[in-house]
Amino acid sequence: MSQQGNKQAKKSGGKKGGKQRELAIAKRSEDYPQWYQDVVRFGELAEPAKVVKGCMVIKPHGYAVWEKIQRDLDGRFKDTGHRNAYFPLLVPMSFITKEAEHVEGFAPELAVVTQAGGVELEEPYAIRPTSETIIGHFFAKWIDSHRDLPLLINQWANVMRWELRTRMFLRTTEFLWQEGHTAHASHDEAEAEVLRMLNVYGDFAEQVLAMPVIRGTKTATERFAGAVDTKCIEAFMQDGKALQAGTSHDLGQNFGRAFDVKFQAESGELEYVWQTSWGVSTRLVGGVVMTHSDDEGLVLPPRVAPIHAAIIPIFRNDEQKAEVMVAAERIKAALSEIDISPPRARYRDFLEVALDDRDMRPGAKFYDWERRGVPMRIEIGPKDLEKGQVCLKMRVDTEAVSGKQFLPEAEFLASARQRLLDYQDALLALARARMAANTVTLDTWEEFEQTFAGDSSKFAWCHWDGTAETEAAIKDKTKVTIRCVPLPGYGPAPEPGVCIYSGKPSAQRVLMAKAY
RNA sequence: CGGGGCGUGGCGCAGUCUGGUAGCGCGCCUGCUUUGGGAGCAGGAAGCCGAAGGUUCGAAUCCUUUCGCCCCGACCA
Repeated sequence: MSQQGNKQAKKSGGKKGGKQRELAIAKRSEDYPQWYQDVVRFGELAEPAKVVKGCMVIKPHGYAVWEKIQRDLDGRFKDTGHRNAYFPLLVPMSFITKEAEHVEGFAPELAVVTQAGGVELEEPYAIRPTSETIIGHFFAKWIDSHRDLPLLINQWANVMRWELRTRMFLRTTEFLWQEGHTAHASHDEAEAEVLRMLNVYGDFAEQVLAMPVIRGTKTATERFAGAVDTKCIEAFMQDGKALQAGTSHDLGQNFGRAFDVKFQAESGELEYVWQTSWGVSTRLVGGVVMTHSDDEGLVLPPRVAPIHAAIIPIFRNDEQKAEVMVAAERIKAALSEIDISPPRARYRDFLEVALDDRDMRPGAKFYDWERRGVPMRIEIGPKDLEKGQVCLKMRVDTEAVSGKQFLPEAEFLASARQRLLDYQDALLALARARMAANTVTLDTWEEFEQTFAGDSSKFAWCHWDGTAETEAAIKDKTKVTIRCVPLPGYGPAPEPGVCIYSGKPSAQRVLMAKAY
């Protein structure tokens, strides 16, 4: 939609009689890209840096979400035996060029440092777009024997890719991520690692982000530059598009050969190691936004919400205020004791509670906390004090729980933990339902063109003849790409058929959708 | 990087065509009154009009260049 269109959507889009136009978030149904930006902005997650092209500032509320993602994932990596390390931001250009496909893939988006300290560098440095090469260099030094394997390393870092088009969280020039790099003695072991970490990502996405994902294998065209195989998790966004939310690569011996990473096997033979790499990025924050949020703004699952509950005191005079604040403080203290740590987590997660004593009208505060995605709102006023109750409102209505609920204080406190956990589950269920409702099985090209007409997109299971030509032709005509060939259990069971485009034989259906 | 749109107090915009030295709403600060879904009144602060050149007595406005953001496309987490 044009800028003009955006403005008009905003002008007519004010809710509640349109009297608060400036504060309104564009509607998903009217202008999805504008809606996404509004949610990110009003949710105080991030803003464009502007002074640095294509970069964003992740604001405290957004960074807190990333910290929660990091904390949980980091624990999962430790559970799988990986150890954190840190490699240089700058990578000698000669490293990047060592692996043929890798250079080809990344050359167009490299930022390069050519001078420092006022003098031209003898060899320019690339700002890492990813670290396979420099880590390959060090693996070669660290690995001598099969006894050094497997080597399981993870790095939390920033990377830079000179993107032509950026969108906050989904694609920025600089982004934060985690990159795992492992070396193994056999291809079987490396393949198992690729799958193991893919499942770590998939479980994390569903359990923590409440974001359902399809696990699958990338086609050759979509594969990571330098990998022999790429597995991925693909998430469903509310506009029907797919978001590649995480990837896990089988690097074969490509980087082993390029960087001479050899080990002496039990047999005594010198062999190249088998490597993997896998990563997820701050893009996940964008995925969470587009999975759960609504026209009122951001929606955050409790497991990644920086604040779980906002308490809004309500009163008419100072005497009432004093009494209400006592109760509010008491409830805040009690809630703050509640431990919502996931089972077997390596961290403790206690309820974060905000007591909102700002001098604003309650209604304004309601909107404010809704825009920030806070799962639970508690109102406490004189009427509640009289009855010994609290008023509870969950950010998103579900089948089980909707609207305001009035609960005896003790009962609320006793059930608050479970309510949050149920809410987490409910968000996942809602997201699953949305994905299911927008997932179709298509058999004819006519249906296909209809499904993907204009800007529209769904998750479509279609037969594909397995050729890159067909893949390219489909993309060319409809902008639809093959997101993945599903792993067992994540798509229709393989059954032979005919390609939706070419009519040639196909072994199984693949996931097709437009993508971010 | 191509096509289109847009840069004016924090946000949303008017003013630009037809040059005369900047305005509105919201927000912000102070005070009083308010407070169960976006409060009211009064007073106040805040903008070298994205930037740099140029034309002119005079530029937000005209011309050139440049930077950035948004949308669409090609490339990609």
